[in-house]
Amino acid sequence: MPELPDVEIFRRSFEATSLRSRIEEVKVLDASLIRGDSKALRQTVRGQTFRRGRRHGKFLFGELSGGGAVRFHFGMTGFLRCFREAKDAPPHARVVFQFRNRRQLAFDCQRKFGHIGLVPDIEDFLAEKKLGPDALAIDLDTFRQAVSEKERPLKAALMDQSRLAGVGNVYADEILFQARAHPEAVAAHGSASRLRKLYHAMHKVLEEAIAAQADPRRMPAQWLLPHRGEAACPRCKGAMKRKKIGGRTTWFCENCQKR
DNA sequence: CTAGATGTTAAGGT
DNA sequence: CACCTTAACATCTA
Repeated sequence: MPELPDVEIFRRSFEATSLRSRIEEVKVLDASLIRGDSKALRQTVRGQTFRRGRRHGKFLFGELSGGGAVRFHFGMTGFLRCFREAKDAPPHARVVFQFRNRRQLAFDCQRKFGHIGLVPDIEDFLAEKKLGPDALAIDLDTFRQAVSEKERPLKAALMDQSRLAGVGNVYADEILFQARAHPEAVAAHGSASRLRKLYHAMHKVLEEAIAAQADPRRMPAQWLLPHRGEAACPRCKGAMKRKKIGGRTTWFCENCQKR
């Protein structure tokens, strides 16, 4: 489920396994995942090292020793896996970085909605993509502006990557649940204090999710995430409601989440 | 067999 | 033109 917390976990494991060893080869097993020229990516990256990992919203960047970076987006099913023996390669590896120290880093993507590309400059890339501030870096005032500028359901506002980068469908539901806010409430009509509550819920959810390794089984039982798809509200035990909002399946509790 | 699944984006409609 | 909604993308599972 690659939303901000998942990608942050990928970043940390990338930094723990894939820095400072010369990249000997980039195996492109499925070129359709490469944005831009696949050959240019291989040739540019070969012989360099990754200097560090950086995340913005749902994007991960592997900064290259010679400048620029490799960008990763995980779509709905993408993840990274470090391995040594071929038998340990993940089942849908699409691109594999092979390092001098014999480690290999696979980009696995079952549904192929993810992609990888070369970016000469990260800031330019973010501007070009029109990505908003990262959800963990945004300040309260900017958040208020971002979320309440337009007349639209809170759920849609939280997921708008051009105003707030990193929150996706599942975490938007969790944030709204914990802020006890209705997903169809319109932020532009709400009070400043409700927006502050939403902002703090967002921070708490994202940070605690990262602390739980983005693994729902490690998250508190009173959260929505470990119970997504279940009939009963983890808080009041009432009936959970399922509805398409902003084109995405939304789970919420009408008793706990008021407009 | 059909519907739906964490994301993004192009296309169509208002 | 701005805005919103839907379909499409590729693949697997319930």
